[in-house]
Amino acid sequence: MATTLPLDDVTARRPALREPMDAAAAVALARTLKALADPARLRLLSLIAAQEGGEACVCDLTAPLGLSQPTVSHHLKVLVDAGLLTRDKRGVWAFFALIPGALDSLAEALVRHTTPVA
Amino acid sequence: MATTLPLDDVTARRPALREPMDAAAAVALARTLKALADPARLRLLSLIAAQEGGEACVCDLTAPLGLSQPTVSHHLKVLVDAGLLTRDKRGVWAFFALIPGALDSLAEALVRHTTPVA
DNA sequence: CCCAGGGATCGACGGTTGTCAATATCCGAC
DNA sequence: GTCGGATATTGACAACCGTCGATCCCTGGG
Repeated sequence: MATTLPLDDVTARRPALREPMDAAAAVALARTLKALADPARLRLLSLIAAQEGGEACVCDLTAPLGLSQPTVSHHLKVLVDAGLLTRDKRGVWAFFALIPGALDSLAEALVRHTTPVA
Repeated sequence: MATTLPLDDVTARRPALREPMDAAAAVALARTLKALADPARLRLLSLIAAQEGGEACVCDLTAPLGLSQPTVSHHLKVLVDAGLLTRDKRGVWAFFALIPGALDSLAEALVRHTTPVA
């Protein structure tokens, strides 16, 4: 519908068998991956996932990581802002839990954009 | 025989239903994710995967990204060092191709370590 | 109202990163 | 051997990031 003649299509010059990721999608994907690309944050996600009930408060996470409380709070904020964790404040404590399917859809998008066509 | 009684086991106090990611595994996973957490590198992987034959040389990748040749070369080196791309120099040209299964196993490891137990 | 304690924010510091221009290296053609 | 073109490397610079100590905020209990 959009393209009138295949001969004028620039994509016909080089064998781009599939549309590559556009800049906006790449920026969005990279932003989420940046939130994951840190040892402390990966361990935080793993620790929370290993907890019974799937949630944990900051006081439970500081000791296993060997990091200060402000640093742990910072990492948790990054993960929440990236859409990977929820933050639920109950009383004095703040409970963090994984957002179901967030990591799965991320992994799926990553593999989908980088699967060879041939 | 370190722990004599289960009652003395510190892991029995908190409900760690599964062993969380250890520090070494977190560092290794983060190193690979850091290589992916960049828009230019994501687009490079996508561009290479979209090429017929699954490989591309630097001269094919500079223009679509709008980056200088040294910068593209640098990003490709990062991806090769991370074990995501192969570099095959044929004559004057250097052809880069995805390592099959590298991204899949990465995605699998990511999801495996962060799947809630409950 | 005041206190105690869990958590968030601020300010600062060292280290890392993405980018480019300039240059070096390598290979095929002549 | 010399030249041209495709990549790689170097050096430099600005921006960003992880970490901490200090401090502030907020909630529940007395």
